[in-house]
Amino acid sequence: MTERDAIPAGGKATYIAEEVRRRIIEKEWRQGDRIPDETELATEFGVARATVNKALQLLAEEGLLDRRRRAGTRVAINPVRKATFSIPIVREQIEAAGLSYSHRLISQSRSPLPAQHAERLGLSTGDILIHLRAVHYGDRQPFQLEDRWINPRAVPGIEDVDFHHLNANEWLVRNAPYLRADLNFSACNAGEHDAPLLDTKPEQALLILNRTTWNDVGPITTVRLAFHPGYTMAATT
Amino acid sequence: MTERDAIPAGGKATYIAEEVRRRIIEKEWRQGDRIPDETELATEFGVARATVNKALQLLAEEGLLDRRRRAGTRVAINPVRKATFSIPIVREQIEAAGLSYSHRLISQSRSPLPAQHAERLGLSTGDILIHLRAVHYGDRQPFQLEDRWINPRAVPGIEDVDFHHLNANEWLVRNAPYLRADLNFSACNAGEHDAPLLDTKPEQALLILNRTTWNDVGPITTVRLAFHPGYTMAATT
DNA sequence: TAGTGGTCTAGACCACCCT
DNA sequence: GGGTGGTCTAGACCACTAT
Repeated sequence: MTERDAIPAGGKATYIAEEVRRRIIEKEWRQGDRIPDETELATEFGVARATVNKALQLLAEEGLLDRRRRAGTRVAINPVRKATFSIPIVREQIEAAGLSYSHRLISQSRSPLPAQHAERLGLSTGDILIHLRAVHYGDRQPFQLEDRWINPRAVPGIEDVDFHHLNANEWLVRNAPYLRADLNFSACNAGEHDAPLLDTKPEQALLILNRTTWNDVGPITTVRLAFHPGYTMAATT
Repeated sequence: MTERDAIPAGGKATYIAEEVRRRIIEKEWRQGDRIPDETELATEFGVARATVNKALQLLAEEGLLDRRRRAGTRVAINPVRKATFSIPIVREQIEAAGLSYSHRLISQSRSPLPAQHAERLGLSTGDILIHLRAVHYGDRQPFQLEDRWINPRAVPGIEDVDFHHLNANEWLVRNAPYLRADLNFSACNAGEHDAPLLDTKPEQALLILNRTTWNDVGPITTVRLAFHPGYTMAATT
């Protein structure tokens, strides 16, 4: 860490991570190369080994480095980079876009679980769950169509909630922290049933997000979110 | 860390993170509550403060905790949870599914950049880039349609590559590490032009992934991937 | 077996920002 | 001003695995 180096914005570990990243981008260290071990880098940068360790672990999580005990650290040959996106509360997402939020509950009932969901949830077909359908609006335009099943055994108190005025997404986020979640994206045509709810044509392509959460008791909820036509979901790296 | 506790799988920090997560899930600590500070938890668990710090930073990244100097650590009121997915090499993705990979280059040319991409890339309309279109197959079934623009100024050597037998995705992953990437998902109808390439109907809904990468020179590549009908992209949390 | 990363400790100092 | 988290250090021991 020589005098002329810029002051590290996020501390020395961040600075070292940036410097190592730069050496990889600029091909000073090439795909597959072994890089100096932690002790050597600690000496080079004039820091403790733990600091180098933190920096390199960060880059390994990003997928840029492969690290193995005894074998050392190498620049990844096929860097499998990762992207993350946050799962916002619908209302906050809509309001963040400067629109006024509203929602409409289409149905709320206790219903037997269809087979298509039972396996994924690890429950039995016909178990009684709470089934909700709702549309979320931004400035009165349909934004998202929600089709949700909630397992009351995993969420005590849910039976008494009326979702006409409170949105299920928000209630669950605040009251049912989860241990594990599954999430996937797909696309499907709106169809006769959903198209009118999103104010579009039946053949319109829609982005679909399916999400299921579990806590220590069992599955909490599974939800299918269909976004309005043209919606894009952004991720960061 | 009492004797009867299970041996922490990933070390003490992991154990502490799991225990804190459990206390939140089971409502011992509720949304908005202030939790004990690092020093107290270090005493309780019989570890150094740095170990507690590591555990709590992990949970803060997950979105379960809000941490602020002086104000302490609180259970997040609206836990904004994050999901991560990895961006695989198409060939590896197809082979991992047990299918045999092949691809077909539809076109490779040096072309003026259309306006729709210019702004996103920070280049000028009409700049000469390399334009590729290709289809990737698994067991001879169309898997993914790729429409890619590559900026040769950011990737020296690209001009000489013939992508008839080498796939661009793989070449770029190995030769053009990036500093920053943008990524988003959307859905669109296949259309007259793309439908035959994916062996489907023009109105079929397709999952679209758009991705753009940059290095220190400038934009490297922007690509639009259209997946075959029914494809789902899974993320983990 | 020996070299490498993984993790932890005890202590220190600092940055931030609530009160 | 003072309490909290953020980061670093020097050292230690351990886990894994290439050779």
